[in-house]
Amino acid sequence: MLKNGKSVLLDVNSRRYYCQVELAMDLLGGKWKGVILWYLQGDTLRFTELRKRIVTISEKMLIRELRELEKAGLITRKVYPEVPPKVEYSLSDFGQTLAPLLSAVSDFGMSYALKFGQQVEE
Amino acid sequence: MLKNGKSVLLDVNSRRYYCQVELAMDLLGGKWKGVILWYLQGDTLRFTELRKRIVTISEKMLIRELRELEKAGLITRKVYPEVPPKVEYSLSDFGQTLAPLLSAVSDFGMSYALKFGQQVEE
DNA sequence: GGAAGTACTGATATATATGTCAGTAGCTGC
DNA sequence: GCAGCTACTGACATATATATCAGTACTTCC
Repeated sequence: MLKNGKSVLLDVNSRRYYCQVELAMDLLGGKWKGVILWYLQGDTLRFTELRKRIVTISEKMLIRELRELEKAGLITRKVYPEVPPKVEYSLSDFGQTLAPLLSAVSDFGMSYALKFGQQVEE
Repeated sequence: MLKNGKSVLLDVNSRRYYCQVELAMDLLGGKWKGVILWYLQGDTLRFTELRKRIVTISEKMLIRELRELEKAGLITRKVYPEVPPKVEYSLSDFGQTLAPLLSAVSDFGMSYALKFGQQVEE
């Protein structure tokens, strides 16, 4: 809410949000988007490389999430005209501005795990 | 992945995560948790006050999310033995450590809206 | 005695997210 | 000519998240 008691509305891609946090969580939420962005930080990765790093994701979901992140302007997809196919994913310039967010998320996850969880190596 | 090629597993509340970002997003994800935490930053709010601020949330969801955030140790619930009931919600000490995360999320949402959206006042 | 206020609960419905499985194109190497 | 590689696609099933609606307890105030 603003000082005058009115609410700020954000219209983005035909969706309406009442708060910038709502918008951000809609873009980054879900089970995998954060993880994908995290692995793409500072790295350019091929589809298969991403799949190997994100152990438990299904190919189906990985593709879908990559498409959505691309549509949102956060990542870039580069196709090489080769056989077998080669496609590289990386953060877009705008996606790079996620750096502080991603490291805050990572820090939080880590300190939560240290506080409440057990850590196991396999 | 660690340097030795092994993956770090996190066991938290009987759930297994392969990455701290995955854990964090599981705790904070969904449509409302981020917004709730955002409004509780620096404020202690009653149930009804929260509901008024988060215009479009249903009571059902607000209660459920508050319960989960409490269970996760991120917020504190204080009940006053009065009639009509009075219950106050605020960030726990640990929840306060979300400050940098929340402001990064808010900043990102704002800059995304400025870049791709229209802003409307109602 | 009846309405109003607060913080809920529960049943049920719907929507969205995620998973599983099978299959494909085009080239390479055997 | 057949398997293998890569980055996918589509049909379908299931799980989870979210919404809608009705109702409740206890007190105060009129």
